Amino acid sequence: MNQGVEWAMHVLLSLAWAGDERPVPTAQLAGSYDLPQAYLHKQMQALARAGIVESLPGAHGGFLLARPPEKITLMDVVAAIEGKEPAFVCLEIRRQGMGEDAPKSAFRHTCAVNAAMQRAELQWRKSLAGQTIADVKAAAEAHAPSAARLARQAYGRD
Amino acid sequence: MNQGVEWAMHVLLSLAWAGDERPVPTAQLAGSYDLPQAYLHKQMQALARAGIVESLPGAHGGFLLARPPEKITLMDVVAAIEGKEPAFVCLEIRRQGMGEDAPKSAFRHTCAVNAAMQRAELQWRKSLAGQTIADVKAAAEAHAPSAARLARQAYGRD
DNA sequence: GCTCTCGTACTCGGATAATACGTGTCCGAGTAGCGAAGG
DNA sequence: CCTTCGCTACTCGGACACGTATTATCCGAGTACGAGAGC
Repeated sequence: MNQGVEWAMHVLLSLAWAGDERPVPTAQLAGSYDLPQAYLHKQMQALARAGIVESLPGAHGGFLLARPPEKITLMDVVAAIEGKEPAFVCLEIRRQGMGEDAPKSAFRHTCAVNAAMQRAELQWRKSLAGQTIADVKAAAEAHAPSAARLARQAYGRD
Repeated sequence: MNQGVEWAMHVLLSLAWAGDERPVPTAQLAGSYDLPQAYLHKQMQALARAGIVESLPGAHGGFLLARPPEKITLMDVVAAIEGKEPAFVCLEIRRQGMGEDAPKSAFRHTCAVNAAMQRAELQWRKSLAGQTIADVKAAAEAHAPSAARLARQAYGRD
């Protein structure tokens, strides 16, 4: 899994805490987590292309959530960073070899191996799609009530 | 996901069909699916190290299942090829930055981001652990009854 | 004093290198079967 | 004819290159604020 996924999650959490009063630039976000600013910026662009965050160019620009945290699922975030292609891709290797006398009818249905792997991956996707940034935010606040205040302080929201 | 996982699945299926009368060498397995023999051999070694297949060295040697297909879960196979480390690793980036005044008590619990991602990954693992090579074999035979016969023919089991 | 213009600083956007892991290949270690030689 | 020794062929095992994708970085495009000149 790409490192950027974790970064994106935390950044989106920070943006949720920061609110949409004014955008937060990449430099501040990177500073909050001691991340390489340039590379984080690349991930932010991916989130912007996916429509998860909105980018404001120019001075006093930055990023802010494009929609409320309740509408951003973890699946959206993973898809934005990692891409939408399934992790397991079946190259249908069963067709090759086995001699040429293998009847085509044997391959009408989906490869059973692929079906099993896709079944597992679907469970993963369902779990990710069932959790939103708002859920994670609520969980974080439940464990550490000071998190929201600290985040807002870090971005000068006082 | 590593390409080797798909190969391993199909190979294990083939080994299940071939039976444990005598081992199947890598060359035959690779020939069945038009795979690069040397690289497939590398994957077979990983399966052998994981205790999924047994390796018989020397002439007329090869590989055979170390235990019945019912006892081999897809999770075992994925773990053998990809490793047991979770796909999402939390580097605890939340600790950095945020100013030094962040109380340590805020970080006693697991990172909420990590918890959410692990929850999804657990669903994936549970699905994989709930399916065995025997299940996949049965599904393949249901769709293509000739598969078993073709496999046994390919390895000279007549 | 007010307005317009220009300049500067700041931030996003995409194009460009460095690195790590997955992919692919090779040669050495060990074993089983076969053939020949000896009894 | 039977036994034993040695040889050859075959297969696993691990160590060694290659390619691609992730990681990391830089420079250009565009915007907002502020200073200064003109009216």
